[in-house]
Amino acid sequence: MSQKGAGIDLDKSLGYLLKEASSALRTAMEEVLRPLGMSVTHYSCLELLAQRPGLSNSELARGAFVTRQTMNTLLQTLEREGYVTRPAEAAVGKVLPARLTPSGRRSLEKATVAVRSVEVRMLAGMTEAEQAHAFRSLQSMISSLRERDEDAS
Amino acid sequence: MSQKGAGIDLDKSLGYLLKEASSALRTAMEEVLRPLGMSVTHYSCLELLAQRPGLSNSELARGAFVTRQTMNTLLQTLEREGYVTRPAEAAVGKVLPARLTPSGRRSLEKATVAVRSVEVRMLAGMTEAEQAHAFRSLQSMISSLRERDEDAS
DNA sequence: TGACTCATGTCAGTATTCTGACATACGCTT
DNA sequence: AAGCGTATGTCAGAATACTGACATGAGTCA
Repeated sequence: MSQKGAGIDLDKSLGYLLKEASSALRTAMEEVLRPLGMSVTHYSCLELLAQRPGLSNSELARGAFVTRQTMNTLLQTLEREGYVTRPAEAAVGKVLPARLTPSGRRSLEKATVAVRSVEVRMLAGMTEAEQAHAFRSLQSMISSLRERDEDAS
Repeated sequence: MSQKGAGIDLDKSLGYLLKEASSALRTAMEEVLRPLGMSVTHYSCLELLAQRPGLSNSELARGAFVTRQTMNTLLQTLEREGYVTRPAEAAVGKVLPARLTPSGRRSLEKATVAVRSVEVRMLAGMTEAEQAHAFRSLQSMISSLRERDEDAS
């Protein structure tokens, strides 16, 4: 197990563990969403729209951590299937605010319950204080990672 | 940038924050690896092999959180490019233990330095104790998420 | 021994996401 | 008014990862 010299010790790397946790969460979400015929990105888009009605394609993309092209493709599908509506043309600029249809809202309800159960399971065994601590740690990591990105651009 | 109206769980969801952190980490890694002509999966495979020489295709896949088919394709590329070697046939069973070539080891060195700098940046602003705490929290989440998966199978 | 289960390596096809490119629209500066 | 930089929506093609399927080898159990 222990290796000669250099390298990042994966067993002790917070970065690796972060990826592992994220992967486990995604897998668990996929499992509960599959019976509902919904993918994680699919769900993310709907949940975002439920909480922030009128979000544009680009804003949804940022919220779901995909490119705006990917989100656009997804939105077109969701629109065709009747879960989401967008005005035919922009009232101002090019921005097309998207909204859930009643059908979309209904479809989301079951998914939200399923996803919430996953999150509850994930946090089982952690106290409120531990959760709060983890929350702050993750926020710290995110802002530290982003600091330099913004300089670079 | 902050939300305008309706009550929002996303801003308080550890699951969402986990995804956000993981996404930020991946983006940061892609940025430093791109100049080296290396993708994150690419790097993960090499780093895994450096630390655990002789890992099989399937084991590498699990360690990099991709399917074994995906890892197989990657390994074939890395083999063709001379970074990795595998025996033509298995000594026992079907398992083909993979190893880094000197060229692969050399290529990995720069990448490791780059990735380490990202991890250091990510952890800047956190004390040792906080890092240890975060480590345990992530481990807890992972094991909680996996518990049920194993039952299901 | 033979049947069964499980894990592996790999080929093929599908799906998903990304990068590149373009036209447009807004805001700011000159 | 005109130019410039930035952001958006969208089309098209490329890259990447996935699911399905198959043959093979090891281990288990009767």
